Amino acid sequence: MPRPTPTKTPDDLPDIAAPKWEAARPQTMVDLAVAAIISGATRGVILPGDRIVEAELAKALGMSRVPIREALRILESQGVVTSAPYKGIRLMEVSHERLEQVLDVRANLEILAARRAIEAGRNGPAELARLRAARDELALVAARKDVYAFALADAAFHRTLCELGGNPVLSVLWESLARQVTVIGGLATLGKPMAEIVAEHDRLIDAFASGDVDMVASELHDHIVVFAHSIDFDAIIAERRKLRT
Amino acid sequence: MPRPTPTKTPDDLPDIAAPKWEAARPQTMVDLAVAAIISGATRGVILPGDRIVEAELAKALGMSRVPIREALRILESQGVVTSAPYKGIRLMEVSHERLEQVLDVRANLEILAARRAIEAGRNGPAELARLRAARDELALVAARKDVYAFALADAAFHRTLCELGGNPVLSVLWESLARQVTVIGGLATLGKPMAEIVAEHDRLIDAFASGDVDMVASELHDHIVVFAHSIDFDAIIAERRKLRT
DNA sequence: GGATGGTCGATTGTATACCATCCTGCAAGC
DNA sequence: GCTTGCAGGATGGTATACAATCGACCATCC
Repeated sequence: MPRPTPTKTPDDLPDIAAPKWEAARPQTMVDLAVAAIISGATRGVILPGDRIVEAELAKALGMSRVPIREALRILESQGVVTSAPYKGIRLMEVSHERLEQVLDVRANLEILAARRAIEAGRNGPAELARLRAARDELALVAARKDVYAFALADAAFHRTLCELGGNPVLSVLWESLARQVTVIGGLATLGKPMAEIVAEHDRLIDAFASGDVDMVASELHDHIVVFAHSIDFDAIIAERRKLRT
Repeated sequence: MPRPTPTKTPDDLPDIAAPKWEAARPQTMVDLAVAAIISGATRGVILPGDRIVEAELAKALGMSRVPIREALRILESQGVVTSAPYKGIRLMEVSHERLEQVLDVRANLEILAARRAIEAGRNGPAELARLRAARDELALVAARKDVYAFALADAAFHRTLCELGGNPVLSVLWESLARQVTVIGGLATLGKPMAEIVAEHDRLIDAFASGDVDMVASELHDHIVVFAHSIDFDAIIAERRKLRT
């Protein structure tokens, strides 16, 4: 066993508000497979509960079974797919209950992140600028009525909020939940106009800027819980099934 | 692509207080590898920052590289090991900061679980009995001064609390954090007598029984944050390094 | 001397072939 | 109708091979 390497990070707490270099991580087949599966799930190529066959996927993606298996393990430990030995792997089942569970935890993680950010004074101009930029992106795609991009932009906004919390552990967990929401919601036909959602983000930013944790919590809760109730699963599944042919 | 299977679970919300059958999941090599790595990490066979070489592990555990890699992917996505393509995989680095981040999130997850349990009225006699059983186990191993078993029993107690929340998504995330705590804390020489920690759990149970969410939150926070500060990393690492020879 | 560039072993990422085990669906038999 | 048994298919796993890459070492050159 080799000696441990210190791996000291000299730049441990730089200004979170302005990320800069970010070492380019080479794309491996595994990353590609993960992305492909997520993409397929959100676009309806595979529907919730569908079985995912390693060999098929390997052929479809032009790679061997090994990276596929690794990708599926990753997704399994993130709750995107479920598996039992010898019985195969299936895309996660979705249900209103499940969605509410995911969103309940997610909302609370975001509230915690916001609280820590405010406590640490990370709700100043620099941080607000990042949030506003995300909000503007949201408004932009809303104007274009691009539902898919809207979902991405929404995720980006909330991701930013989590990062401001300054707790990478929290961010990692959030990412896993966000992935599940993506799969569940996919290209969900939202229950209310996008403009209204943009407005909700505005209120959220205001609350965050004011440093009122309770108000942030309230806004977040409304924002997210309402989202949960605005989804009609049967319609979504039916639509995707048609899309797939 | 095959048709989706409903996979309806007829026993969807039985009494959480009394789990019974629990389909025996066959042990695969991957499960074994995961357990082995965790075990090795907590017992000091591998130290934080140590490189983990696939081939070595494969030989040591008597299996091929494939299941090893899958196990490592799982652990990576749970934050127990870190990896970069072609640069190998290392056991997570530990630091006080990291521990605090993990515990901050973990405490908040537990608080959320307790809140939901109380809201749902799942803090009655049946549920309290489960918690008290876990507490008694804790006292038992404390009397035997078995530090390792104590850590396990402590985890079991908090796991039970999470389960009472009735949100499996939350439980899964908690499990990932608990795993990290296990690796970080390992056989941590605790900063205070075990008897006192048992007493803290008693207070926690009382607060939970009373249904006072704020008090539960307060108890949990103290319990966990104090734990974080009672750890002397340098001592732990030094001790493990000696253990390894 | 220190920076630059190249070589080489070690390790990872991936492919391929193959096998044992287990699940699933279907048909025969009661 | 219900159970039993069987065949095909998928999964978990092994063994082996090879290309890509990293890291360390070494030679070179300014």
